[in-house]
Amino acid sequence: MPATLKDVAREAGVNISTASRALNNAFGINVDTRKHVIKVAARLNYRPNQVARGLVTGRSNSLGLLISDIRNPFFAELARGAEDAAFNAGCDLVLCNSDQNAEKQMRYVEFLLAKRVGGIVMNSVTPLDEDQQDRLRAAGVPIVLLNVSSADRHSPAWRFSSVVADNLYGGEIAAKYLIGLGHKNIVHIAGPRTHGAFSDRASAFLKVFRENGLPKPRVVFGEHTFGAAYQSTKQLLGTDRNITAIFAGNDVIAFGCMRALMESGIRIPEDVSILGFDNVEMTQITSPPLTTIDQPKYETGKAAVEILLNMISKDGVREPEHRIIGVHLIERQSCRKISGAAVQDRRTAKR
Amino acid sequence: MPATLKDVAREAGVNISTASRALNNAFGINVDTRKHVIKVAARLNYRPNQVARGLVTGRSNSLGLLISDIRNPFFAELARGAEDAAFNAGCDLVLCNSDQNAEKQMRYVEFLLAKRVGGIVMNSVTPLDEDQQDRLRAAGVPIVLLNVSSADRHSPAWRFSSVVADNLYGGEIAAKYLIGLGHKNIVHIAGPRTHGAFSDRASAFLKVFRENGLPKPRVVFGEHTFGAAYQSTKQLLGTDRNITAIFAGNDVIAFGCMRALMESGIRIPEDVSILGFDNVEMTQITSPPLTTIDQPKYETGKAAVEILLNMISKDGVREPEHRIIGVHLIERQSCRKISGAAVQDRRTAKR
DNA sequence: TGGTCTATTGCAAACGTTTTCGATTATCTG
DNA sequence: CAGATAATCGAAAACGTTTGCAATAGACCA
Repeated sequence: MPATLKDVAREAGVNISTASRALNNAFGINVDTRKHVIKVAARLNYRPNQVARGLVTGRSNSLGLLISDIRNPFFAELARGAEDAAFNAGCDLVLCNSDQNAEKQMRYVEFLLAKRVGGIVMNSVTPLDEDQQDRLRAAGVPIVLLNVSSADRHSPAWRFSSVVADNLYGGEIAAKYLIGLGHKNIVHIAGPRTHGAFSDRASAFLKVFRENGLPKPRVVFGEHTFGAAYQSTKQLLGTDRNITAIFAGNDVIAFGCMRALMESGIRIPEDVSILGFDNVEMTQITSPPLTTIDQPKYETGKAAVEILLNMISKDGVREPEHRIIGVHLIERQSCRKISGAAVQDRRTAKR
Repeated sequence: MPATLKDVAREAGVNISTASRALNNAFGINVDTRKHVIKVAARLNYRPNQVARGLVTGRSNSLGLLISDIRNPFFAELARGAEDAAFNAGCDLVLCNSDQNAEKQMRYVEFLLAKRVGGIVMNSVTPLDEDQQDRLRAAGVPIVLLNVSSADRHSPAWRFSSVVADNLYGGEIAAKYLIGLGHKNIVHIAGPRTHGAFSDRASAFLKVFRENGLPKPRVVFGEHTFGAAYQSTKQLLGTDRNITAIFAGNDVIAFGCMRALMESGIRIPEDVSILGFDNVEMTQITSPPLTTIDQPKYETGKAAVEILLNMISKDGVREPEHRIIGVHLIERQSCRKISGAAVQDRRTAKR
């Protein structure tokens, strides 16, 4: 139905190839004929068929964004950064939600490959087994990974690019902050153990305690969802009401904790302090506003497609590129300094 | 680099067309040759080039999702519903953020048309002038609109399909609920005046007051963002500290109001009640949890692409289809019943 | 045995571009 | 004015599929 290049050429009285050249402002074409062709194209409301163009050029100028769930506000912000960067480069982003389900994730990858996307930025690759990862590498399409652990990143077998927040440093900040506040009975409610970002945060967090000869905090792994965090916290409260601070693996987890705490009549931060991670927009409107560790999400998404575009322009054969995004503490009102013994007394006395 | 159909055919010792037929399990092909071709294809790790296929079939089996901002949790949930439905139908979704900017929106549309998407679900079309809307209609690609006003939907010139929440009923519920609680000094902090969903909510809201002979609440229009709502509320507080209830155009606006209220030392719901709209997930974790009007977002996105797919299969020439999604009040803890005079006194006495 | 029918396969055109290569013309140089 | 050079354009192949049509071959029937 839409006008084709052939139509334009016929209408302009030139050959199809000159029409093509005129519209792609190539060299070696008369300025008058170009103007004429352009005018005719505008009149016919012609727009080049990207599908046909993609077939001959081999470039589909579209990228894939494969994350676990766009409803997670972290990914929403990241996606926005990615989409903006893609659009600026004249590419489009196809959105895929994998739920971190290995089979679904692989089906999406196949899907994207069949569509001949120029590259993929993926949430993570850890649900995939070795065989699947090999197939991914063999696909020959540039891939940028998010949320990989620092261990994976430094492994020699690792051949993917990546962009991650400095989760190790983040975990360290968290520990030092909570320790500095005088907390002794701390628990870390983390995300999935297999998830690079969460495992990095957890290990760096624990490392600080170990290195300072402090008792190791309890760590509970689980899904990084509101509901799962809520359940974990409820359960925790049933076995131990002495905890004085919670380091949540991310803000959504922190929200789940807060909800459970509120329902149990436990005050924040008077009774227990909560520290989040990510600095999602909603952290400002909870009450109390959540103290958290900021991770530039928009920039992460942006950086990911920039690396992708870079790899594409360099035509694949390249060393993987790793970018680390800085994090920093944002103090709000969900953590309080405790005068150790005093608080401990109040709470133990209560039982 | 990837294996092509020609490779498969050569390797299997058959013609390219039989290879095609074998893999598309068409009729009229020997069962043995089919099995053989399939085996060879698997061995070569062949996956059909969707770009080439799209060129000849004219179908690109991809859809466009053009919204204002994926960071808005409302759209994030909607996008998930849309993406799930698209994926189930073997389509992919390309994500576009327009910021409700007319020029950007139009550029995205051109972009999607050039890519020969099968259809587009768009946030809204109101930023576009008549001329642009005509071009959209003329493009001949199925379009489903979100957030259209009921006025537009019933206009005979309107030729787009749509799926919207029952915003008129929602506005009505809101008014009746707040009135029933005994509130007299109510303000409605709405989204943009030109936005169908917000204008419907506002007009239905006001209509209830008018029909019951009650004084007309103040309405302030603005951006439907956290920051804008925060500013509006701050400003409002400067001129009128007697307000007793706020009906927010949506939850994000409600969050902005809450933040401004909190900062001014005003308690919710003791001093002022807040009623939201949308029932975003975060409404559960604010304190107090937000009373709001639930709008099924996931279902909205799902319904939108279902209509789209339906239109595509019916090959365009169809009456536009409109679907209205039901809404209902969810009572939480951000609204309180007031005994009119008493509260009024306390507050005026304060000044 | 010859003819018709059916099942299976091959041939080639088509989809709408880009791009290489050669052809044509115009311009310039001596 | 002849030849060379440059500028401009056209012809055609190519990208990887699908698909209408023709061709082949065997099967069946008379």
